Amino acid sequence: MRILVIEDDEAAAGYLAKGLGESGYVVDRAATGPDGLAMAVTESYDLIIADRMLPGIDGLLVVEALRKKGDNTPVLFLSALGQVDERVRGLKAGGDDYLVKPYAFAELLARVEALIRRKSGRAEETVLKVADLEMDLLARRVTRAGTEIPLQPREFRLLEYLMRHAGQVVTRTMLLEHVWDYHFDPQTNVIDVHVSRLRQKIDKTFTSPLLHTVRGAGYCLRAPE
Amino acid sequence: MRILVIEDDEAAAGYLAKGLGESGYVVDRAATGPDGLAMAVTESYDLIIADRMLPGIDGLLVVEALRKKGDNTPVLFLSALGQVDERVRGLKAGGDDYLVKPYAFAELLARVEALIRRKSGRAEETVLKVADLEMDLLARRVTRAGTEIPLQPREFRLLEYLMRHAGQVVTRTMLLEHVWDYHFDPQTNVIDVHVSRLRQKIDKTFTSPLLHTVRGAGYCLRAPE
DNA sequence: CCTCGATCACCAGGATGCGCATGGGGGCGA
DNA sequence: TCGCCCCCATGCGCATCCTGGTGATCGAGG
Repeated sequence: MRILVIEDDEAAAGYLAKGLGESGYVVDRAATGPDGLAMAVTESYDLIIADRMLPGIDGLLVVEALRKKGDNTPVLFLSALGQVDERVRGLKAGGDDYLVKPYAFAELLARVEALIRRKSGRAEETVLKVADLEMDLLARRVTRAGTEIPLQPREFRLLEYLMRHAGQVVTRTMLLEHVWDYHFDPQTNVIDVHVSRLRQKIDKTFTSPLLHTVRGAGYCLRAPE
Repeated sequence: MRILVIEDDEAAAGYLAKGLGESGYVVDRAATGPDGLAMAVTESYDLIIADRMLPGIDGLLVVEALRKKGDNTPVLFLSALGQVDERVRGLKAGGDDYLVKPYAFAELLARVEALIRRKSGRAEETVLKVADLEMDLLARRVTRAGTEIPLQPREFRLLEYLMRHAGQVVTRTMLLEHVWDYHFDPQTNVIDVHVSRLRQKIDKTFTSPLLHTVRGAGYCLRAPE
C-alpha cells in the first residue's frame, strides 16, 4: 500500500512518514503542491494525504487538478480548525475525508485504513451498536440514547472490546490481553477500576444497565430483553 | 445451513451438491456469474462456493460486486489456477478461502465448515443441550423451556459437567475431580448441597425431572423418554 | 411386613473472598 | 511546569460457598 504525503512542514511530514511506515505503508513525500501533483500523476498511489495550506497554493486545487485528469485516488485533507470550510466538508461524500489538526495518530490511522478499504470496495463496519448504545469508531464518539458520552482512551478500548463481544461473557484475562496488551496477571484491580468508571458513564444515568458482572467469570455487555 | 454453488460445469456442480447435501447442507446452484450474483443478493446464504472460471466472467467480479453491496457472506473460490499471485488476487477481492482443483472432498468440507463457523461469530460448540435444557457457554446463560435460569459459578460448572456427560452416571469422585478440583475426599456433603440447589433451579418448577440420583453410584442427567 | 442401617435431601448460620468505590501518587504529553 | 489520565491500594458490603445438623428415603434382612 503506497501513500503520498503532500506537506510543507518538514517535522509534520516526518512524523507522518514514520508512523505510517511503522504500520506497513510505503510513504512518498512532496513538499509543494506542484511537486505533489506531478508525483500523483506519474506514480500510482492508494491514498494521498494533503495539507490544506501549501506554499502558494491551496491543497484543494491540487486535488481538483487530479480529478480533472480522471484520477480518483482518495484524498485525506489535513487542515487547521479555521480552514475547514464547506468545500472540504463536502468532499467526504466523494470518497475523501478530512482531519482537523491537531489529531490523534490513532484516529488518522483509522481513517487512512477506512479510505483505503473503501476504495478497494470493501464494506466497512464503522459503527458498533448494542441496544441504544452506539460507538462510532472513526469519529471516536460514543452515544447512548442520543446523548454523547465522553470516554478516556482506555475506557474507549474497553467498551469497544465489550461491544465486539456483546452477549458473550468476557473474562478478565481476555480484557488484559486485548485491552491492556498484558500477557500476565498484573495482580491488581486495574480492570475493576476501569469497568467501574465505564459503568458510571454508560449505565449510571440510565434505567436499564447494559454492563453486567458475571461473578467468578467476568463481564458481559448485553441488551435487555 | 444454506450454500450457493456457482459453477458452470454440470458434473462438478452435481458432485458438490451431492456431497454437501449428504453433510446436511441445503445447496442451491447457479450456472453463470450473473445468475449467481442475482441469487446471492435475493436470498440469504451462509456460504458461497464459486468457480473462478465462469462463462464470460471471472468469479472474482461476482464477489467484488457482492462486497460493494455490503454483503459479507464468506466465499470459497475453486480454481484450476494454482499460481500464488492468483490466490492472492482472489483473497484481495474479498474471497475468504481458495481451493485448487483437483481437491479432496474432505478438504473442501473442512474449509466449508471453518468458514461457516468463522462467520457465525466464532461460535463453535458453545451450546450444550439436554431435552429442553440449554446452556450457552459463551454467554454463560442457562435456559429451560425458554426461561432463563440464573446459576452461581459452582452450579454452572456442575451443570456443565453433567451436561457433557448426559446419559452417563457421574460418580461423586468424578465431580470432586472436575468440578471442585479436589483430588481427595473432603468428607463433607458439599456435593449433595450443590446438587440439591441445582435441582431446585432446573427441576423444581418443571414437570419431568432431568437430574436423577443413582443410589450408591452417583447422579445422572438424562432426558425423559 | 416390619425394622434397622445407610444414604441422601434440605435448612440455616457463619466465614471467606470477590467485586465495587474512592482517593492519592506517578508518568507522560502539552 | 502544569494538567490529565492511568494505575494502585485500602476499606467496605454482600453474595457465595461451606459446615453441621436433622429429617426423609431407600434397601436388605429378619
